[in-house]
Amino acid sequence: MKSYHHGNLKQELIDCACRLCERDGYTKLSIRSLAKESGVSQTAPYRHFKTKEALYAAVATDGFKKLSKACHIDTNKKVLKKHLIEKGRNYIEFGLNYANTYDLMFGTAVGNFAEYPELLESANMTYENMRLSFAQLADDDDDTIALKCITLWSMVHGLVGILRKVQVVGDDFEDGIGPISTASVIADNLEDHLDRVLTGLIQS
Amino acid sequence: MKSYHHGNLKQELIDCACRLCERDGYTKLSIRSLAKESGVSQTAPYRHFKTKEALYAAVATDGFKKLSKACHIDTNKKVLKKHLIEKGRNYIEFGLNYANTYDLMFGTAVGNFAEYPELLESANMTYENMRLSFAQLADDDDDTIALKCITLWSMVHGLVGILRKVQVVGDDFEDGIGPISTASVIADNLEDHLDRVLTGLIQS
DNA sequence: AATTTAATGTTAGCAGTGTAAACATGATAA
DNA sequence: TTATCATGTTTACACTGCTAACATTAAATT
Repeated sequence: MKSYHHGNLKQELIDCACRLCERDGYTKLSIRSLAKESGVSQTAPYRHFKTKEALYAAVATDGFKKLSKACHIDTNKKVLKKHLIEKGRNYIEFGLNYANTYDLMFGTAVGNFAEYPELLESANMTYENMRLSFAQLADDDDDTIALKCITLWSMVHGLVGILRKVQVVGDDFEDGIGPISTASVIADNLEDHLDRVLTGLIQS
Repeated sequence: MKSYHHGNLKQELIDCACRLCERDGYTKLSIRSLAKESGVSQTAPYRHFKTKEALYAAVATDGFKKLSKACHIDTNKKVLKKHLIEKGRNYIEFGLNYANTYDLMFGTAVGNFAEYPELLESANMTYENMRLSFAQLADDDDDTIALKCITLWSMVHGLVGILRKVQVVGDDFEDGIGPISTASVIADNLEDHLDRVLTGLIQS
């Protein structure tokens, strides 16, 4: 016999949404299907998420927490360039392995992070850890540190985006020349690649 | 008196879609509203676009053509590093000025470019011009050239994405420290920034 | 403990969506 | 002239986000 109140609906909706978003992409997700999946009425989710965007925000928040964890650098210990490279690789792997969630986090599905404090905070965690890491590596002023953060972040973010597109764009290349082979090439050379970009940044 | 046949519906739908996509974002675009805008029945667009994705593909194709033009380097003349930097800046400006269209071009709204030959071709134009430019700059093997293309492309693509997000993420920063000021900082230093990243690539 | 209140659930319904099927019109080719 | 085919319309279906009004039960207050 099931009770009128679910008891743990909000979390179950989030978990379910995260799973379905990652499996099918967030555009395929509907509040109604989510409700059905949880054995609850169509409109029950609205007691926990004011709009669909709020649900997206919850999924994105979960994603940023995972990303933060995957990229976390212990700034209590001595920070080295190789740490940034290693975490950069982790970032890229996250972006490729959780591609659909990543779209939700960095796309426009959630318009204004400030409307969702948890999301904003989880998103800032990644940045803040990066900032502290760079701050420990050299005695830079705030703007310089910020600049280095943006450079590294852009690099890994850009790679995630392009590595995904390149395979699509490259489907038409017949003879192995061009993007298709490039994806594996750059994956193999990722360490060197990040190193090269970072080297100009760090030793200064 | 209006005739039964529109005469130029397809192009008018594309133009209208491009305009509305850029104004409101592609998620706000509906085939029905597009039809109404063109003074034609709800389902008329389906004679020209089999699915909504096909319409998206047309808008994305238009976007890639504009992007290609904005980034075109004349490889008949001597290609210089400064040309790549200049075109890199053009790329970033396009990405920021046509942000919604850019989302359509590089997001997942169009799943498989290969299904839309024109889109695939227009997308490859940008890459191909970049490839030729790098090929002219140094005597590299194909994989190395491809690697350089991916690096540059990732850099500018990543910057477009992060510069847009950083403002959102940074809305919560109170004292001017952090992402908010960074966006303008990096915009001011864009030339230097691209130069630094590219320098390691080109002189080899 | 009784009662009020607030949180959480349901039902019914609106306006909007993508898209398919059947049909109408008119330009083009035979 | 006639047949064909591209292009348009009408109707309809299943689905969506979301709101309003109501039902149930847990929590807070008296």
